[in-house]
Amino acid sequence: MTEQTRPTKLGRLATYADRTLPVLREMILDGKLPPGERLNEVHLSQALGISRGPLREAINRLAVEGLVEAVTHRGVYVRSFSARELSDFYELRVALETHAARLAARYAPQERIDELSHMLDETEQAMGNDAAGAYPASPDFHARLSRLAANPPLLQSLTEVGRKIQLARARSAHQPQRARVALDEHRAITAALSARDGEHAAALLEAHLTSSLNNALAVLRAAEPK
Amino acid sequence: MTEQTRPTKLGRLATYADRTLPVLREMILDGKLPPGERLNEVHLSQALGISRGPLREAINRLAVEGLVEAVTHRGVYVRSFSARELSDFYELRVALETHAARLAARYAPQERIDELSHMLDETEQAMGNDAAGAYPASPDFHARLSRLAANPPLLQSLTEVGRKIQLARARSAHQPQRARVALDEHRAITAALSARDGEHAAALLEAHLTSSLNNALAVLRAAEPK
DNA sequence: CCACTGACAACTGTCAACAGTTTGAGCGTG
DNA sequence: CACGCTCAAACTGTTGACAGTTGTCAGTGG
Repeated sequence: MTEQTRPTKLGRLATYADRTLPVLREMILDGKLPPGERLNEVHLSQALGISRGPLREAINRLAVEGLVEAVTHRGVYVRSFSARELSDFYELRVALETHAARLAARYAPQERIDELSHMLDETEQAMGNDAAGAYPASPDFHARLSRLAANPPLLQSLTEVGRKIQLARARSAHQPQRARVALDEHRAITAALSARDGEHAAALLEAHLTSSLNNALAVLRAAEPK
Repeated sequence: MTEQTRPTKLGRLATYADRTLPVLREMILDGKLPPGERLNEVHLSQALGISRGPLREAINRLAVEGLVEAVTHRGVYVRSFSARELSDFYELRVALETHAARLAARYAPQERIDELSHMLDETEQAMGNDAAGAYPASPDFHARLSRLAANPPLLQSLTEVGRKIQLARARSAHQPQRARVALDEHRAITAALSARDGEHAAALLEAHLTSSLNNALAVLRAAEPK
């Protein structure tokens, strides 16, 4: 029984600010608060049923995470990223994730890598029929891969840059025709890990992320020619 | 004329919270607020001459940055890192900084790399006499190197992990006898950049950071045998 | 002597009101 | 008609007070 809207009395563990942060983050990443949108403290606090204090704390944390931008005396806005910034984010992600792959190739227990393979098997089976279907499990693959590095700070940084990328890509839905290609690339990366060839895994991963970036950039430019 | 303590009236640009954040950060990194210390909101706000609201905002941002840990209804404490966490931080820094070096080798203009060399020349000249002196410009070298990647998000991540490392190393002063060795390693890295050999620069940098970590770990274990 | 209970003090989380700034509409003027 | 000025509404930054929780310590009973 997991309630989430306790009218007046505070729940036992988490504080209002703690609980509001993920709500706001999801509103932004879901597009309910699109890039450029202003976050009105009064309206939002009333909508969420809390006062401005805890709301401001949650918003502040979002600002540190880089999802919103606070301008003194003028309000906070959902960040809107340029193509250049999206590229920078991907480059940062390459730095982190390729290193995670190298670490995983060296230190991850074999059974964890096998789990990755099994997950890809299941995904392939699930999508097998409609070959041009989506690939919703792709972020999950990258998250599990990053976890194999067994380095919490590294994983944390990857999570944060991942959110910024998600926001930057906003409405550029992933093209379904890349699903099959992406799956194959994930397989190759996993195979390299299994062979304990970190450099090869890193190279494959970098190529994989680069084509993902190019895909996103193409969609972006198509949406906004200038 | 840069005033910093405006008694009552708010300065034009920055807000109290904005100005308090760097003050608190410096207090922590300077050791005035040592690891494990509790940050009492009432006392701190009185000492800083502001009310609890802005102070809480500044503290919240520090929590997101990972320098303090907030425990609900129990206060926030300056974080105290284990040797394992310090290693993780260094590994993360390796991921970021080696990639920055690779990017710099590919894209940085030659004159920027030359500036690095000149800086090393001046440092050597300044320390030349007392060969066992300190090497205070070392962080500056790493900062400039990271800036050559021309990737603001990457630089930002490096800055944040750098602060955590600084806090984790707390009282483990850098051993001066490593100054000469470190300077030589910096020279080698710069030379590799100049030769546009990104892989070599990355390898040298990783070795450099690894010995820095080992040095810090040795000092830590000497201070706290168990 | 130790474990337990209950009340008190200190502190954090939250709220509502106040103060200063920005923005934009309305109005007058060149 | 365009431009600048004035002023009020809206909103953010800040403050002080209130509410709920945690930790402590004296007092009691085993």
